[in-house]
Amino acid sequence: MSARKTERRTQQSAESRRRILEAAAEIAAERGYEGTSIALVTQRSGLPASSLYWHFGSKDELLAEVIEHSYREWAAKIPAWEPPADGAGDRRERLRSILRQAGRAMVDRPEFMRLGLMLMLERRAVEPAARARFLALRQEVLKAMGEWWTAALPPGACAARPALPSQLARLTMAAADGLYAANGTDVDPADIDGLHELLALALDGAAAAVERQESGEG
Amino acid sequence: MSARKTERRTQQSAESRRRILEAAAEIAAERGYEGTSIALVTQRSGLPASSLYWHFGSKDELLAEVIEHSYREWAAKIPAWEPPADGAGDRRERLRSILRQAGRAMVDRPEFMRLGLMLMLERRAVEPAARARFLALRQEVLKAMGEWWTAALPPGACAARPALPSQLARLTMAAADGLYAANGTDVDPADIDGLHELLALALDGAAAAVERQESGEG
DNA sequence: ATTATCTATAGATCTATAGATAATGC
DNA sequence: ATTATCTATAGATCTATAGATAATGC
Repeated sequence: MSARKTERRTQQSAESRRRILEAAAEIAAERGYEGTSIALVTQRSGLPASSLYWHFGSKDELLAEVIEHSYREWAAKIPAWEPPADGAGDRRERLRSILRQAGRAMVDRPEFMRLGLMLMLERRAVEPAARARFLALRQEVLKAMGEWWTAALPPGACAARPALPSQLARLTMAAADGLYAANGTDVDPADIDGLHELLALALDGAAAAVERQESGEG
Repeated sequence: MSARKTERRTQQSAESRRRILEAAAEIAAERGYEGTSIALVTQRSGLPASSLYWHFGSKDELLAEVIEHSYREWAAKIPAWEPPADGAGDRRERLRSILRQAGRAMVDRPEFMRLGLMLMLERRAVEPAARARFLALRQEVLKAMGEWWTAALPPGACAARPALPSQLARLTMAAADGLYAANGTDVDPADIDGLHELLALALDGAAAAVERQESGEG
């Protein structure tokens, strides 16, 4: 009984924390870092400002947690950028397949991306914690994508041009970011899948062209 | 003498306007829409808030003018997305050449892009004028890029797949946006040129792959 | 009379905290 | 004693404007 009550209170506290995070995430995606006022978060979460400060200490730390929490939720449900098992079918077909999957994950439009990209574009003299957190997470993703490209490319191409996997990873991510930003403004959401298909074709074409260059020269 | 004084006063006024625009552009690129406070603009421009309101009427209108003015300055000095003259060399070589140029223009990092992309990512219930202005300018650019792709692709490919030029334009722009955002954070500015080269290779590869598909099916 | 700037401030909103209160642990 | 919430507010900062002043036009 005491244990159950403790549990209930712990749950209650965790639930409050979650509600604040969720409200803040929504508002930040709509209005950006500075536009996310404490007053708006208290209104949408139903909890007073003092609870917010009790749980998170500051607005900056709250938004850093928004990024982290939203990223972890998203990362848990997408296919990892794991190097494909050797010999499991045609390389180019596997490449397009995983790029298509990655594209689909982007179409989920995780809300941390919206705030994260806005912060990434900023150039403040003192960097908000939320921005640093977002950039650190991107580094993780870029690293995984780079390793994936290293495994996906034929060994010759990488030996001749060691920077290639990292370049392809950065280009993949840049295009995905750009499509995310354009989704719903320049670009009809219904067209996003097709554009990711085209992106897969493009990256595959770039990899093939570099391979041809290298084998031609080597 | 009277004419000269008038001219001087007119110049003085235009100069004040320009100083406010420039200060606001700098601050907006650093801190975003909401982070651009009137107080910061008056400090950096040296002109009082009332001058700012006299010239621009509101903060929103000021930032819309920042976008417009900065875009016009940038657009004036980059190569236009004009359809290439027929028969002027190898199609793929021309394609890479113009993409390289476009990439170089992006490397100039026009500051309106920074604020514009931040605003594009926002999802406010009431859209700021600055955002609408930015999206309208992008439409112009996208249209020009689409026409350019229509001219650059062989007629057969477009006939078989009419959406292709527009898709390639959107993908080109998305990748350029993503590289702009990554420049200086994930991506060393020294590497940006190489990534634009790789992007040109990729887009060319995608166009070629679609051509092969269409001619194979048609 | 018109244009552009100045000083000063209204009134709203911002982040953050103080201190009381309630629920549970020991 | 600890954890989490409540109400209330301090003090800074925000956008915008009122009304005086200066420079020039007519």
